Amino acid sequence: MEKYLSQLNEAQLAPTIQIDGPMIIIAGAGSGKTRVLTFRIAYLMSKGVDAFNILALTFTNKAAKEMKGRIADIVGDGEAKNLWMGTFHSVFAKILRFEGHHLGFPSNFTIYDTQDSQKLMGSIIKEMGLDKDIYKTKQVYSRISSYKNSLVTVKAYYKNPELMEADAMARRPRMGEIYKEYVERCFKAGAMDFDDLLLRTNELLTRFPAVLAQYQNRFRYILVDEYQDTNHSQYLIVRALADRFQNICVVGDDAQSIYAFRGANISNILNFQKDYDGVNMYRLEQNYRSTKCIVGAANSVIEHNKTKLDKIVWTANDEGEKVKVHRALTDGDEGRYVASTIWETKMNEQLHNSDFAVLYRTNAQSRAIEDALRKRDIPYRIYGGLSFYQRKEIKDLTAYLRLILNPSDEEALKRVINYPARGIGQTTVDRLIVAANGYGKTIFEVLKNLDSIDININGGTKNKLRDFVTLIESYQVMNQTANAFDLAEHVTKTSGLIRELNKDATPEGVVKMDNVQELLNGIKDFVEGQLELADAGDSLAEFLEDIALATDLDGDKGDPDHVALMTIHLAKGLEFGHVFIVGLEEDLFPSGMSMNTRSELEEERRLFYVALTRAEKQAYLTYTLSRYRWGKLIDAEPSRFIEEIDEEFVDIVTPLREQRNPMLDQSIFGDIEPNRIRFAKPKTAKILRKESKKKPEKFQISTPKKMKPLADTEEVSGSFNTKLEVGNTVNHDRFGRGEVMTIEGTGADAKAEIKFLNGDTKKLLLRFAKLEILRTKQD
DNA sequence: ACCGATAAGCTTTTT
DNA sequence: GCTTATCGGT
Repeated sequence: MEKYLSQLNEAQLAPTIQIDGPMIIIAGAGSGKTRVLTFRIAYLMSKGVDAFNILALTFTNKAAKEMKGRIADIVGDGEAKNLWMGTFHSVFAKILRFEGHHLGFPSNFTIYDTQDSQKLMGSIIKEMGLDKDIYKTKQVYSRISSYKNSLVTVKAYYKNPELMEADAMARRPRMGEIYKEYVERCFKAGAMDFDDLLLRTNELLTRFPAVLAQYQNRFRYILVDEYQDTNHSQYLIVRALADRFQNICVVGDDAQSIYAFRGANISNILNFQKDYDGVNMYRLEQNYRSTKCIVGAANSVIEHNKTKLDKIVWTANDEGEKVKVHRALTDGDEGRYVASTIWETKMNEQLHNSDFAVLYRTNAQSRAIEDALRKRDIPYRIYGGLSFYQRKEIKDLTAYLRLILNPSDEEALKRVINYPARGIGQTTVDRLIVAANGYGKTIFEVLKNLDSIDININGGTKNKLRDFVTLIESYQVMNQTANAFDLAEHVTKTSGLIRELNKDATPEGVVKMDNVQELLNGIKDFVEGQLELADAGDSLAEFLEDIALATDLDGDKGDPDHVALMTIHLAKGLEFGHVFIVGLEEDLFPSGMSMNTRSELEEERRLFYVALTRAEKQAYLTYTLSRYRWGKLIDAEPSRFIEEIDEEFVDIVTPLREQRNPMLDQSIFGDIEPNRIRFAKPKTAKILRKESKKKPEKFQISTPKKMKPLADTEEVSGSFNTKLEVGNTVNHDRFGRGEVMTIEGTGADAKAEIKFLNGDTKKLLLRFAKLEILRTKQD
């Protein structure tokens, strides 16, 4: 242990070796907080603290896994195994499996993901006969989610006139009823949504003092990472558990709080010292990650925030290169700049793809970057977005598995009762729901008792429903003896899922099939991994829980040498040699939806701070003059954040005059000097309405030659498809191969009629369609 | 009940 | 631009 402690600096050592009592570590970006946390846990164990008595809460499962691995390296596998480490959601889901019966939940409760929750709310709104344009599912969902995160139960809601009035003002006076019905339906379905995992844990710990005492006694040492991102519900859980022994260590950085939008409360960290007696506060201010320029740039940005703790992050590292700012014409151009810069830097400095990351504000921005990297043959991976487990084909299969385990699971049942199609339509399902609600039973119970229940369903349909019940029950029998993999494979084959997917021979259909296969492989790996564990429980249940709480960051498959593409939120806690932060434009970053209040804007600024501090050696910022959004070309103005960086740390590179598009120069820069940039004052970008149709034409078709020196890739978008001729064989990402039948129109309006191999004939706008010419007539 | 065509929504971030 | 929901026809 001594050997490890000697690797720490003074500031890091002090919190590492404080064993008892409450403490807070304010850790600047890149200051080695993960190292302090891991060493501290190892140190506790070396001083005789039982691993069973330690609880460490992290932000992602990946972080937990990594930390556990590093601790195992120090104290040995056997010891580290007993540590309880994971995200709030996964740790308390496990506890609720044991203790949920106190609250009336079965141990095999389902975890509803956002999709499930929203579908359920949607159907409740419909059942209540409310106007779906006023009661928008997403808004209702986020409203209810925020109630839950602030511990406002249905009861508490009805006692809170302010909340009720706010909803009434928003023309949604029946929110309370929806909330009540939603909670009841989840309860009946034996399901908890993400927020319930925390809310119900709170309920458990408050209503059952014996249970609370048991876990207080067990978790004598509690560590919480990323404390600035905890919400009220999480805060209360931690406080309840730590109350007895007060051995609580929280780590965080107020400057990196970026989850207020989902209820994270920055005052949790700001007020920690008031919550416990005799708090020791430690500060880690030396940054080991980044160059002086990057640290300086980041510091100068965060200076603009009012709400923050005093902290001076500094570094002894080299000066490094200044932060480079690049202006691009469009999002496509921005992508090409990123790709060519990566290409050149990689060559000049002998770097790997994995030394680079591209960070953006919204997932939608990934496409342009992707296209450019693909053209350059640079391997990349997109993190986040629609995760594997949220894809339709995967959810279909897991819905069967969920239903086997928990037949009350309403969302799972609705998903598979007629998929693959077995002649049970919407009308039938609606009647089943009405009957279930009327009798106070679950839908599955209604299905099992069709004869003794008064329901308007004809005999033929009743038979189909009985067949469905028999099918599910046969799976349930199998589940008692077979392992999760054998069962899942059996389900795929016998439910008709395979047959359904086989029908679809399009490229996307094949991908779906591959995905299902990948899921089966995943289950197999999981089952085999569990064989090694002595205390392995119900493998199917555990697998389903894992995937419900999995994040896309977990499990990094494929070629590890790739450029990473992700949102800034996802990048928190990670580091890369060279980081591109793209789309630094007003209305995008800061987001147009978050610049109305000071606190929202400050959160955006912290987000920018997080992005900058991911870089070790070099940060690049890019913005465009116009960008496609919602299929329209929209004028953009540089983000205010660019000018907030102290000028001694930035290098604003602007393209030469000849390479710029004169039309755009006029509209945005007027007659200002070419090397001076006019920065945006807080105001939103204007949407080009009438011009939007014309601009892309002039912009992409008629000026590619002038732009050539700037766009140093082979293809300038737009010029590509003008080579298209009747008779060409082409490939389309979505429709597959096809033959060009006719071409009509010119320039931006050029269309081609293409007969695809799957029999479809489609007319596509060449301006947008991504067609790859496979063969020309002459060949 | 199923299929295709049309329309609406979308793009703020996630456990 | 894309993806999903809805509508209308069979």
